Amino acid sequence: MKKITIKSVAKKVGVSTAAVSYALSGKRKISPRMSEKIMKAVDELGYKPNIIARNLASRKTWTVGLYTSPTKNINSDVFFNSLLAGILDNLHEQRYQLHLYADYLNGNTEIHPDLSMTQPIDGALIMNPRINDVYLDYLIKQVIPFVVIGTPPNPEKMFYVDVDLTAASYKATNYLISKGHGKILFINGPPDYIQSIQHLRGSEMALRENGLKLESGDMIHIPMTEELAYNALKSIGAGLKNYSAILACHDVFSFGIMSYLKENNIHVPNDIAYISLGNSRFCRLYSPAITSIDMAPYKMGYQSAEMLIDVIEKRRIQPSHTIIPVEFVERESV
Amino acid sequence: MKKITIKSVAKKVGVSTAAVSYALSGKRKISPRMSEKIMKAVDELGYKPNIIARNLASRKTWTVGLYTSPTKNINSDVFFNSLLAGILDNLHEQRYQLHLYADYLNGNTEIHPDLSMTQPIDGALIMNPRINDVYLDYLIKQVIPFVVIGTPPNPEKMFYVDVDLTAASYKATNYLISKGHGKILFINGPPDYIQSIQHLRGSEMALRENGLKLESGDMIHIPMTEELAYNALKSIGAGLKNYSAILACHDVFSFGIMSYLKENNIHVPNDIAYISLGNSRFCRLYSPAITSIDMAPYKMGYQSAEMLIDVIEKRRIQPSHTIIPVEFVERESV
DNA sequence: GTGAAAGCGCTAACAA
DNA sequence: TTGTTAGCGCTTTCAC
Repeated sequence: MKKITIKSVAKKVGVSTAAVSYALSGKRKISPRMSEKIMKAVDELGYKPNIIARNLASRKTWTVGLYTSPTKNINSDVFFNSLLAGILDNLHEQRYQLHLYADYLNGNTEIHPDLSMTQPIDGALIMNPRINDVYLDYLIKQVIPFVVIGTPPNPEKMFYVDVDLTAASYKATNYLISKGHGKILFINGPPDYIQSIQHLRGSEMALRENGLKLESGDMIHIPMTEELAYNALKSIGAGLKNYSAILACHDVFSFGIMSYLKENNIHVPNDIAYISLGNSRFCRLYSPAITSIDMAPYKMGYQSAEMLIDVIEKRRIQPSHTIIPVEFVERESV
Repeated sequence: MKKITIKSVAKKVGVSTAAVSYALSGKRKISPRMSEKIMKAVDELGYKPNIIARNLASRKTWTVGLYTSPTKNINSDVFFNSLLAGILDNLHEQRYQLHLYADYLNGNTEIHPDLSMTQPIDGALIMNPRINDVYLDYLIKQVIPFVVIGTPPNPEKMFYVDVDLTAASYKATNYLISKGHGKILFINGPPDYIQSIQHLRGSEMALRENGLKLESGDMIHIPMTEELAYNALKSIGAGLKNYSAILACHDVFSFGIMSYLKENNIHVPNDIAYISLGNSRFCRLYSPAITSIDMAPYKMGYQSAEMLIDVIEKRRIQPSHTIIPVEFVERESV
């Protein structure tokens, strides 16, 4: 059984391969009569174009790469789901496809896939601002258009979309202050993360505007895991009594914090107030009174994909960015 | 600036393109002296092979496609995360890459991507047994190797990996019975899902062995969403008093159920026992006494990828499957 | 151990 | 409006 190529179709109809190609792509006017004959042959033979060959000849893959964090991390990160859903939805609308690249952990060191050996793509979406550097160099050198999800190290030079993290922590802090909380415990990410800095900035601003200030020990910087959030509270121990509210700067901390509070019978909001940046809805199983700020992961995904396709198709060079506003979620019904 | 191809390298060194190709792939013995010279030139020129051209010539893409459910569904499904992590980890070990295809919702109808127009792959992983049919036909016709994640409609003809769903509901039911629960409310998926049938079978078996039987109304079949689980309980209302335990056959139901219980101040395990198939750890924020069965999503992903690569590389024809045993999770620390 | 060259299957520039 | 054909960049057979 011979393979059915564009040639088979051309021969069967008695036209050139070009005619078939054009009939299929519509990139050139074809007489209706011929077009019809070609389509019929395509159907009868069950011809399917070879996408690789098409990619090679046209230098276009209709595929976008998503570079994400180590698999260990996406494992328990619901944020990732929504982000991915947003990306997929937009790409689908624009008739692009998605190729997924993840980093891997070898012991404690991250292994980044060798981009030059991966499937060719028309553009890339980069998820983790901190690890960017590895990919960024490559993408820039290879002149592959890309959009960073989150704020990159040198924002002025790049396309990126981010949620307004500074505003998020500003709002959250203000919210707590307005409820009468003067002493807030901040659980923040590692100090070398750009987002952590943004959170710090937002919170400090709100405090300052209210004549308060961040004392040493009020803001804890820890890696982004539940366990460490749990441990952090544990090591604060009785010192927690000094605080009337907790602000979790990242969703992943929530489960750890909640678990600690529950274990120690510390009630929200009676004993302590709690607010999280990121929609930790499951926390409401502990207390319905929990407020959070929706960090709009779906929108981030959707808009970053949109920006990327725009960059690709319009061949944009001039960096730009989108900052997505954040919103309160007072309480969410099922 | 001219593009650097294999020809550039060959010309620079003064050898044939074949020599460069072989030096890079190692598929043929090359004298060390020449190999060295070639590598040096590759380095100096910064030559990166064009993967599309390579794919075309070798008819191999080192890429696997994952066909998943509509984006709406992955949006809130943590199961998906672990599954994906497992797949990615295995593929990485085997030096394969992942291409992601999702279905889309247009109103209420699912839209499946036209596979013949998507990126070419060496094999496929299919996630949702119910929607399989659409893909299955195509994959079979195109002779693309694939592995189904979950139990397909006609298991004897396919490669698949699944967790032991029957055993899961059997064990869970038995567990409840052993705790003295004679009247159990089962929240199961739609009746036309293969998994739902397996759950039914497992539960019935356990009941029968204990001289009990499933009365009409004891097992509720609903689509896989939180909302509907919530609504289901709501419409049962006071009738819930007739049951001393709830068994959720799928993780997604948990949040809905928990929310209902909390809102109505029904306590676990004092008022009612609860067990879920799928590790709904956040439920423990409502009650630490909640037991669940780990449905091993990571393993499923990992093993399905493993099987697929095996099928691809060994060109297996004879269908086979792997059933992953399930385990209890009595309580999970943070 | 090495080179020449014929593909891989399609696109698109050029010619008619 | 249609056909011819030279690429796209690499792999691999065949000949030396």
